Amino acid sequence: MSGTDSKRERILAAALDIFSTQGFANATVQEIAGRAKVGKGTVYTYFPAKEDILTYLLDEGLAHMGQHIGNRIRTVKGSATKLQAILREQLRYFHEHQSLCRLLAREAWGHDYASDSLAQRIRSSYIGMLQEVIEKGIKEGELRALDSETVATALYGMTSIVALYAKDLSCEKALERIEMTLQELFFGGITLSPATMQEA
Amino acid sequence: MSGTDSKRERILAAALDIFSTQGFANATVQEIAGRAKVGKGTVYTYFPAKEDILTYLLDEGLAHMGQHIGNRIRTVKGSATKLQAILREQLRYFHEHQSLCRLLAREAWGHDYASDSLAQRIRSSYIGMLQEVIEKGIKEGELRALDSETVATALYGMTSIVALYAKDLSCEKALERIEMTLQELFFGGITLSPATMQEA
Amino acid sequence: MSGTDSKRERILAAALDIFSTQGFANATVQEIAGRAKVGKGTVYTYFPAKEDILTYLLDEGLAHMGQHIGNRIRTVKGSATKLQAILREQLRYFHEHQSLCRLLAREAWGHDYASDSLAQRIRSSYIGMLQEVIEKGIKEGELRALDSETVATALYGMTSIVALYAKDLSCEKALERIEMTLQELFFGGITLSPATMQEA
Amino acid sequence: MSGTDSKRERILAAALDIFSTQGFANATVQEIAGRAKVGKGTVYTYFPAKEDILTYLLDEGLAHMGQHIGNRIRTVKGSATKLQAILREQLRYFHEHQSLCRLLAREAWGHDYASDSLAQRIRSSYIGMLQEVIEKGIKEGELRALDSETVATALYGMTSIVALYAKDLSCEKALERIEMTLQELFFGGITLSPATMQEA
DNA sequence: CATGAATGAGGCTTCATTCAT
DNA sequence: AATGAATGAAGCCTCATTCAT
Repeated sequence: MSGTDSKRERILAAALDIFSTQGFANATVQEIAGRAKVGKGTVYTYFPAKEDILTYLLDEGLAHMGQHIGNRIRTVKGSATKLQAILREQLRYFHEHQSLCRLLAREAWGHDYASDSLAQRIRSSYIGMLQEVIEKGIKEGELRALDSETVATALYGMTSIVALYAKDLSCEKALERIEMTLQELFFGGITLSPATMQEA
Repeated sequence: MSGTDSKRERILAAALDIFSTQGFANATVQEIAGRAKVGKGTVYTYFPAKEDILTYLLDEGLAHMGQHIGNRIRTVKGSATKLQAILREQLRYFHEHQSLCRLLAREAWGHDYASDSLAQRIRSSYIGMLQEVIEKGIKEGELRALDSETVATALYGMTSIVALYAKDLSCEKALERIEMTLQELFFGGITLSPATMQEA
Repeated sequence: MSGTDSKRERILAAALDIFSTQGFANATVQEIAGRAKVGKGTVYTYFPAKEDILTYLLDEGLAHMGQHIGNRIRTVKGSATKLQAILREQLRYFHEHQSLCRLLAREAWGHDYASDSLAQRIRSSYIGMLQEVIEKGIKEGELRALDSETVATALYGMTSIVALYAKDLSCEKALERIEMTLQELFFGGITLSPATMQEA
Repeated sequence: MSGTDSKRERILAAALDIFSTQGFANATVQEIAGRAKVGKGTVYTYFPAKEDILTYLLDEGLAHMGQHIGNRIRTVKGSATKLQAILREQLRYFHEHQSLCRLLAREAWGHDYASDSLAQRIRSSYIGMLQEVIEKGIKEGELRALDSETVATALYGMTSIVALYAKDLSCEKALERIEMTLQELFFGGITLSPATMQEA
């Protein structure tokens, strides 16, 4: 689990670190190479251009996130329960991968003219999945008949922004509390429903 | 509000346009000056540096948004109703000021090393306000006792991301439908509560 | 005649010097700027790219040479006499513009893939002119009926290579002697004529 | 002439191809190795540096050309006839070795500061030979008493430039016609000598 | 005030060369 | 002997900023 620490991996890790903190445009290849402990030229042995590192990180990150969360919820039955699991896993994932989360937030909106492609891809590849779960839940009568696309986007926005802002409260306790709050909010709403309220 | 519509305003408008579409780092002062129909040197008559235009836009934008929404909800009574108004106004504001919204999303996360300041400022100046309203609502028994900071952040995240992703669905109809969905979700939750639920 | 020593002219002069001695590829923009006494960036105010300086020099040089020689021979009557004048002027021109001559010799053969364009242009714009004069001379019975294109090219090759190799013998005397030799050779041939001469 | 056709020869052939079409400076060792079907490192087993390949090619080429032409004219008697043979063989050689011809044209004029050496070497090793033949011819009364150095250089310039420009007319027919033209021109001159002249 | 020509620091990228295998 | 991964020096070009007009 540590032998694959090849140069390529080191470059990617370094780039992720730097891109996510300083932004793609402010990062220099020199710095990436330095942190990865390789020569500047070596970066170009593995990636044709600086931009390609970013593209790779975003693609890979998105795919990894999708797979990771997908795996975690595969066995969960019931749409509501599944959504619950998704919210939890997504929040955790973003929390554990702050860098990716920051990268997605920062660079999603077109770093190269006409490349809203990333936003598009997030929508299609990830939000699309959420939407399906929600629609299934609605059809099966487990969830309210709200516009699924909007709800899915809202869920994504909620968790990502909260995860980003929660970076200060990085102790585990806080995360659990935050998750509970979001679950309550997302499933039950903020209103104090006169009678009862639904469970987590 | 009188005659200062000239150069300074034009520069700011041009910069907002360009920063929000291409990102701060990819924008050139040349291009800003060009779109503002002023000479490149003139930009420096009004702003000490390129970065200061961004700073000003973010500060101003944040303040304007706060004031705008503040004005709209001042007369609204009741915490829940107030929150409802906030959600509506926020969504509309972001929708009408896509550029600012994109700018906040893009540049919030530290465009210069020490400046998580922006995220901080958003939190303190805007999310703080939301938080207060929510806490008041909880105290007054109108809202559920959830962690107010998390809820406020979630509300902010929800609306901003939805507004950003909704740029395609830019017809008014869509916006109303989206707002309704978010209201339902935020106040009532996604779960199909057996009992009741409130309308927008 | 000295006031037009603008930055642009200085850059061109510097580039011509350097390109012709070191070759285009070995020249650095830094060095050009240095010799032109301008900042490195200034070069790019006047030319979009290093390559464009070369292109401009070659185009301009070719045009200038054509005009210069054209002017000198305009009033000369008779094809043979005209050719004589051309040979003289061309040799002198190359001798006085060694740099351009070297540039033409060095960079004519495709410095950018597929751009035999320069060789083509030399052929069409300059050698073409020679060819016409020769053909006219043949038609009028002043010159022998040889293949005009080959003769024109040979004339061009003769003068340019001799001018290049003659750079050591740069005293005026030598040049006159060289010219005379070429005139004799080109018009009369190397064979000791009246009496005998051999067949091909 | 036996088994050494392998790597070293392949590298030289590849380099000649590439240098002559793209120029020395634009060629990469990578590309040379690729075309020679050897590893990049292997090139350095045979040559200390990229530049040395060029040097070798030029030296070798010059020597080979000298020998080749030398062989062909060894048995020819009479200075004029010998010169005739030289012109023919030189033209043919350049035509068949376009690559070398281009290389000589491109890189002769100082690819490295102190190396007018190549031009010098061409002059001494090759043009020198022509000069001797011419001088002998003059002494023996077969040729006109023109400046032999200039004539030799002119002959060299004539044939090389014509050969280069003739690359389009690469059919054998054309070559013969070109050769004949040059022979007529060089030996008889362009002037229509009132008395006699030879036919095509 | 307004302007844009001038500048040079700084970034991305290429590529000759080395060296461990 | 043969290889190609690794490297960093070096070059082209961009662009924020200045300043003389």
